[in-house]
Amino acid sequence: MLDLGYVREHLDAIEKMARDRGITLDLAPFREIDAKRRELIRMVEALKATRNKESHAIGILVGGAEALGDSPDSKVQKALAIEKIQIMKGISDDIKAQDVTINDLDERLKQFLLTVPNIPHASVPVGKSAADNVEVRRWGAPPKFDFKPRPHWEIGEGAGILDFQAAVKIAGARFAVYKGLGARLERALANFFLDLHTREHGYTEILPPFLVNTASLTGVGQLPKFAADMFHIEGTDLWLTPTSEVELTSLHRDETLDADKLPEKVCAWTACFRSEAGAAGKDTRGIKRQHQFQKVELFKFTRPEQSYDELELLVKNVEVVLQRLGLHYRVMLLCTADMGFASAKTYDIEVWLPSSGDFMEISSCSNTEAFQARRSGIRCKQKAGKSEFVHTLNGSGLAVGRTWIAIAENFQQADGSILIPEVLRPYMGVDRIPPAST
RNA sequence: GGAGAGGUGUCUGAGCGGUUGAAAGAGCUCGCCUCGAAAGCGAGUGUUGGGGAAACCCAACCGUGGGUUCAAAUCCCACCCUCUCCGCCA
Repeated sequence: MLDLGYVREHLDAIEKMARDRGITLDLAPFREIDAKRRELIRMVEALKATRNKESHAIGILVGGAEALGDSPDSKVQKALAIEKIQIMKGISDDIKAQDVTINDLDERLKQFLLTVPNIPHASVPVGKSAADNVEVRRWGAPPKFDFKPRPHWEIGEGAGILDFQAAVKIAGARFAVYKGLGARLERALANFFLDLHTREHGYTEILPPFLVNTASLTGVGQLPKFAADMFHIEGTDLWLTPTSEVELTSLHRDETLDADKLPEKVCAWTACFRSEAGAAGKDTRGIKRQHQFQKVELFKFTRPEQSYDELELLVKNVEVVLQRLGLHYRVMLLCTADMGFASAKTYDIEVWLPSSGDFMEISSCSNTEAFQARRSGIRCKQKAGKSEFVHTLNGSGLAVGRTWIAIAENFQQADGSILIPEVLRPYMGVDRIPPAST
């Protein structure tokens, strides 16, 4: 959410943002509601000031009359109080009526602000689609095969480590059952990621709830706009988390942090759940796009002035994972049209996939600046200074299921086996997954 | 799920219809004192919104949301959360 005062004073910047992001945003209602609201606030607050003064005076009169007992003076004071009460009744009714109107305007203003996306940072390229994203760098090289590399679902089913039929029985489409060394590979990856980030990169491991409430989702910007993309638990205020970015942001919701202790770096392994509404027919084969997947998320609470340096460091932390695994990847700077709702600047890390001969998104690292912090009420304060909103950063480090795909495809052998990268072997206990492992 | 207790400022904790944004204590900041420190003394110490060039003024906020009243931290209703006991349970 953007700051109300900022929006009011920078309508031109908001318009530019909408153009750059390729969305339509009607600002006319905003101008009207905002002006009306301020006018009414001025009026009602004057009335309230009167009410406070007069109520106080009535209190003194009533108290005085009681102290005077049954004397004539007491009667005079009582009469005066009653007269004032009569007048105040009218004013009080006016206040109530105006408060109702103001609350309605407040609500409409808030709803509007909740649907306005973040303003892209100046360093973000303006573009019309994903085609305008800018490649920043790439690492490694595509592996060479003397046979036609197969897609991961063929490798997985061939080796007996993925079972989609069983998943359909259990839950339905867009789910997968991992078996044997396939399940162990998933677990090995998650452990490797967590160990690397906690032991070498200084992140604190968090294991949060996988179910989150409406307030948490609103804080990161998932709600109210993206309700259709999530699973909601009927009859409750709980949703299945779409990303642990939600939980990690809410770790400090409505708190003021000590600025000297920032940046605070946390990471979490969680399952993530997405309804994938609107993705019908897209990536239906394999495990690329599932209703449930695992992700190790990196997250930082930073002071405003350090957030862009921290974003670069965050991306580096993610790259190390792919380098250790020996996977060819590239770093893309997303253009204005391809960025997420809450983000001011996003790098995607894309891993090479031999079966398609193309790169696949495996991590997304964003600086949301104060956008989420403002919605979530997360501030920081220097000892003597004023409190200000922190900046929040998030990045996948990495998406476990998609890394599983990358391992299977890049390290597949002609006989259908999968070679396990050196760094994963301690976690796997084997150096390869055989062609028919079950 | 059943029964009870409770949610007040950075913290402890008072107030339970009328000079209460909120006693008292602690903490913190600044100043005085001191060679320095402690103690002591003095002042300050929340957030949000509205107005203002500013100083500053006004309004709202005592778990959340409603209600009663001229007036609510204080009374009423609903919900949320914490604690204790019972039941159930991985």
